Amino acid sequence: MVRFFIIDVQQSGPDKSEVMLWGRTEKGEPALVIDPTFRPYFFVECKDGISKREADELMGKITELSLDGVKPVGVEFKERKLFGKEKKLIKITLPKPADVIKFRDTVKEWNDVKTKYEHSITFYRRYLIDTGITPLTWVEVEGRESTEGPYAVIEAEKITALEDEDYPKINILALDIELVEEGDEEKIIMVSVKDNRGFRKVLSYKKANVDYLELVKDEKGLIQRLSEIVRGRDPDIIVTYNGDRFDFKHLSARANKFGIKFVLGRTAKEALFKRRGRVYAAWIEGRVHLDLFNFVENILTDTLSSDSLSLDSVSREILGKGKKRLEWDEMQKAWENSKGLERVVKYCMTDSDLALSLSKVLLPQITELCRIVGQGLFDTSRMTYSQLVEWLLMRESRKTDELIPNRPKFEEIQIRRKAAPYTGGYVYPPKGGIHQNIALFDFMSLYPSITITHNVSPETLNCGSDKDPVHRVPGTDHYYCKTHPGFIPETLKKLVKKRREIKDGMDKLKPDTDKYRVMDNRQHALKILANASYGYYGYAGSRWYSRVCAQSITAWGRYYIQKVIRKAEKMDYEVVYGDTDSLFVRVRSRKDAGHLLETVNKTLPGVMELEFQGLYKAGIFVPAKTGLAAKKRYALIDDDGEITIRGFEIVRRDWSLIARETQEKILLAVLRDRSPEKALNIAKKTVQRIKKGDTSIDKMIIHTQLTRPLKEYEQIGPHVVAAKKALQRGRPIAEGSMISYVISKGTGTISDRAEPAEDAENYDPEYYVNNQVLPASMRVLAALGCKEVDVLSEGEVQYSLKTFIKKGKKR
DNA sequence: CTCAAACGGGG
DNA sequence: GGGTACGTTTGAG
Repeated sequence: MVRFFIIDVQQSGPDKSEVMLWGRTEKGEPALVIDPTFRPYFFVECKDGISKREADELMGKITELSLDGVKPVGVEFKERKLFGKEKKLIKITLPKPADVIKFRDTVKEWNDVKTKYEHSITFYRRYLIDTGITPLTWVEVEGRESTEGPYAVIEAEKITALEDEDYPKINILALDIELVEEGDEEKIIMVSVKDNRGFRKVLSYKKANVDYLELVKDEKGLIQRLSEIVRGRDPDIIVTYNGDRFDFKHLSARANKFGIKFVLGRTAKEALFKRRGRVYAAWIEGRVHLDLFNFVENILTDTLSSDSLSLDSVSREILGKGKKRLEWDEMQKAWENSKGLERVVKYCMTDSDLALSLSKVLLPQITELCRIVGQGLFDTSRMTYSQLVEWLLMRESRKTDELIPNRPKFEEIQIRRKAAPYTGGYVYPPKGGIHQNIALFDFMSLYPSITITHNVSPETLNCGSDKDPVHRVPGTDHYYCKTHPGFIPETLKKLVKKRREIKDGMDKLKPDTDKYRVMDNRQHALKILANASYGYYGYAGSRWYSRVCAQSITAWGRYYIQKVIRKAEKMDYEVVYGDTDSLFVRVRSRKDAGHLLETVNKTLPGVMELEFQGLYKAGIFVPAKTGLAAKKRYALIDDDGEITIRGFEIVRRDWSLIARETQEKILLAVLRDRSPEKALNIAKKTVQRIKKGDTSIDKMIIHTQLTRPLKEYEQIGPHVVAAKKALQRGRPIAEGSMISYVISKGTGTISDRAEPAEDAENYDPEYYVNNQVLPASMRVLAALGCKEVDVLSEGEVQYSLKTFIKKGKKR
C-alpha cells in the first residue's frame, strides 16, 4: 500500500487504454500509477415510443455487434435526466478508447436509435469524473510495484481517496529562452533554468562574465545540454511564461532542424504539441508543463489592474518586482557584436526567476481549481472560465445522474454566435469631468446570487403550472419554478456553501500560516467558478447553453443595480458612474460611504449584497461607445497616489509611441494635477510640434507583424506595402517579421505612403495628428468636455476648465 | 456598411 | 487523442 500524491493524468499503454497517474509517493519519490481497469463507454438513446420488446431486441443486437473483431464488454439499460426529462438509454462499454468511435458511428445509424450521448469525452478525463479521483490530492494505492528504472511504477488494484491536506515536496523548474533574428532565421542564443532547490544556470555559446553561465558549443549543443539538465534535475513541473506559443515552439523547431530529439520528460518521448482550441499546448510526458501565461490570460486577467499581461507587468503586480527593460534591438546588437552580453544573460535569468516566483503564488491557486473541477494540472491550468464550469458540471452530473448534454456541433455554434446579442448589464453613463472623493461599491457575486436566489436553470425555466409559486423575471414573460431545485443553481449553492464554510474556518486561523493561504486560495477558486457560471449559459460552445437563462440573469442584474442607484439618489448621493454590478458614488468620507452601504443592503433580498470596495481621491470616467457589453474605461488615483487605469487600450504596439506617450501624459495630468487645462495643453502642444515637424521620427514608427507570406495578402495594409518596399531594397522579409514603418508625406492612400522605418525621411503630420494623437487624446479629453477643435486650434487654452472638477458636495 | 486582418504573450 | 475553433478593434473597400 502506497500513499501517493497525484500531479497529472494521461492515457497510455496498449491502445492508449490505460490511465496513468504521475505523482510522488509519501517518501518523496516520483512514481507512476497505472490503472488498467477502467473501460470507456457511451450511451445511445432509444427512439421515442420504443416498445419493451424492441428495446430488448436493440440491446441484444448491440451485445452481438462485432466491429473489427471487437465486441462490447458491457451493455445495459440506464436512466438519466437531461434538462429535467427522463431518458431511456443503453450504456455500451468497450475495451479501448478508439472503439467508442467505431461503435457510436455504427450504432447511431440504426433505426431504433435516436441519438448518442457522452461519446466524445476524452478517456482519462472520463476516468477522473467516474472514479471521483481528484488530481493534486493524496490517494492510497494498492497494487503491484516494480522499481526497476528511474521511478517506481505501480499497477493499481485499488485507489482510495484520502482527506490529507499536506503538500508533498514537488520539484519545480522554470525555463526561458532568448532569440535573435539572423537573416530570415530565428536562432536560440540562450536559455535559462532555475529550480526551487537552488539550482540556476544560463546556457549560451558566446562568452559573458556571469558566474552561472555555462558555455556550450553551438545552438544544437545548447538544446542537448538543456535536455540533460532538465532530466538531471528531474522536476515534476516545468514552468514557463508563454512556453506553449514561444519557448517550446522554438526549441522544438530548432531541434527538428538539427535533426535531434527534443526530450525533456521522464520517458523517451519527445515534447508534443496538443491542440487546444486555437493554440497548441506543449506537453511533456511524466512532467507537467505549466505555462503560466495561459492562466494569467484566461483567469487572472479580470482581477489584475494592469492592462498588459507581460511577464514584467504581471510580476510587478503579483510579486512587487519586475525586470529591467531590454529593447529588442539592444539584444540583437549585443549578440551580433558579442558585447555587453552580461545584460542579456541576466535578463534571461530574470525571466526564469520571475516565472518560478510567480509559480509559488499561482500554482496553489491553480491547484485549488484542479481540486474543484477534478481535472489534471496540465488541462486545468489552460482552461478558460467556461471550460472550468463545464468540467465542474460534468463531474457534478455524474454524482446526480444527470446526463451530460452533447457539445453543440460547429453549425450550431455558428447559429448561436449569430444570434442577436441580448441586453447585458445596466450602464449608468459616466458623468464628464474629473471627480473627487469617489467611493466604489459592487455587488458581491451578483450573477451567482441571482441564479441561486431565483433558481435560474434550463429545466426550471417556465416549468410547471403558471399558478405554482414562481420567480418572475422583471420585464419579461419568463419565470422559474420555485418547487424543483435546478441542477445549476444547486451546483452553485454547493460552491457558495463550501466557500462560506471555508471563510468561517479561516476566521479561526492566523493569516500568516500555510493553512490559511490554502483555504484562501480555495475560497477564491470557488468564487471564480461561481462567477463564471453566468457567462457559461451564454457561451456559444456550452453544453448547458441557455440564452434565456443568461438573459434572465442580466435582467435581474439591471433591476437590482437600478434599484440601488435610485435609492442612493433619493438619499441625495451623486452617482458618477455605474456598470453592471459596480457603482462609483461621490461621498464625503469613509463613514459616509458606510452609511449608504448599510441603508441599501437593508432593501436587498436573500443572498444579494452590496460591498464597499474603496475610496479614491480622484477619477475620470469615459463613456465607451462601442459594443453592447460596455467596456469599463476609467482611471483612478487613491490616497496613496496609486493609480488604476482600466480600459485605455492604447498600449498596443500598432500605435505610434507619440500617441501612446501623449495619452499617458494626459491621464497623469488629470489624476496627479487634476488639471484639465494641463491635459488639454499637452495634447495641443503635441499637435503643434507634430505639425511643425519638430517631433522625432522615431516616435512615429508603427510596428505591425506580417502574419503570412507577403504574396498571400489580399488586403494590402500599410505594413504590407512597407514590407514590399523593404524586400525590393534587398532586405530579408519573412512571414512573422515585424514590420516597422512610418507614414510619410506625399499623395495616395495611407498604405501607399508607408515607408520602412529605416528609410523614412519625413512623416505626414496630418496622419499623425488625425489618426494617432487626436483619437488617443480624445479618449480622455472628451470626458472633460473638450472638443476636437479645442485640441487642434492654436495657442494655449484661454477659457477655464475648472468647472469640470467636481468635489464631493455637501449635504 | 461588411470583411479581413491584427492584437495579445514571447524575443 | 477522438471532435475544432478567443474576443475585440481597426482599417480598407
